[in-house]
Amino acid sequence: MAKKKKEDSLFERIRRIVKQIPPGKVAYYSQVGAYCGGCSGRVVGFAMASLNAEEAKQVPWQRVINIKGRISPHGFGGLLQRELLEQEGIEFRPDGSIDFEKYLWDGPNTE
DNA sequence: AGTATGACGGTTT
DNA sequence: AAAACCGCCATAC
Repeated sequence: MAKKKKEDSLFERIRRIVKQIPPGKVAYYSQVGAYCGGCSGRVVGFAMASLNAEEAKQVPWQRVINIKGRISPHGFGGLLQRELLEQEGIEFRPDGSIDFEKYLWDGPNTE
């Protein structure tokens, strides 16, 4: 195995992590970033934003939220994402936040 | 090569 | 408590 071309930039690596999030669970950007090698949550969000329609069907980007347990204030899919999460079995609080104690993803290997 | 940005996060005002 | 600001780090132009 010679020098392998590292096409798996953080970008793809992040996708791989997100794909490992089980249904009914959520993870925040910084968390995924930590699993992808310690990149900042911003890079994770950037990777999610770069997902194509096809990849969006492969990557549960909807399960990735901010550390506040809420949908990002930037307002991308907003309502849509919340709706998808509810279909996953995740319950939202009256203030629109998710109970991390109950839905936070344990990790890529500790499911 | 440099500048701008972005689905974040934490600190400061 | 809410808003503004800076810092992080990779992609886009």
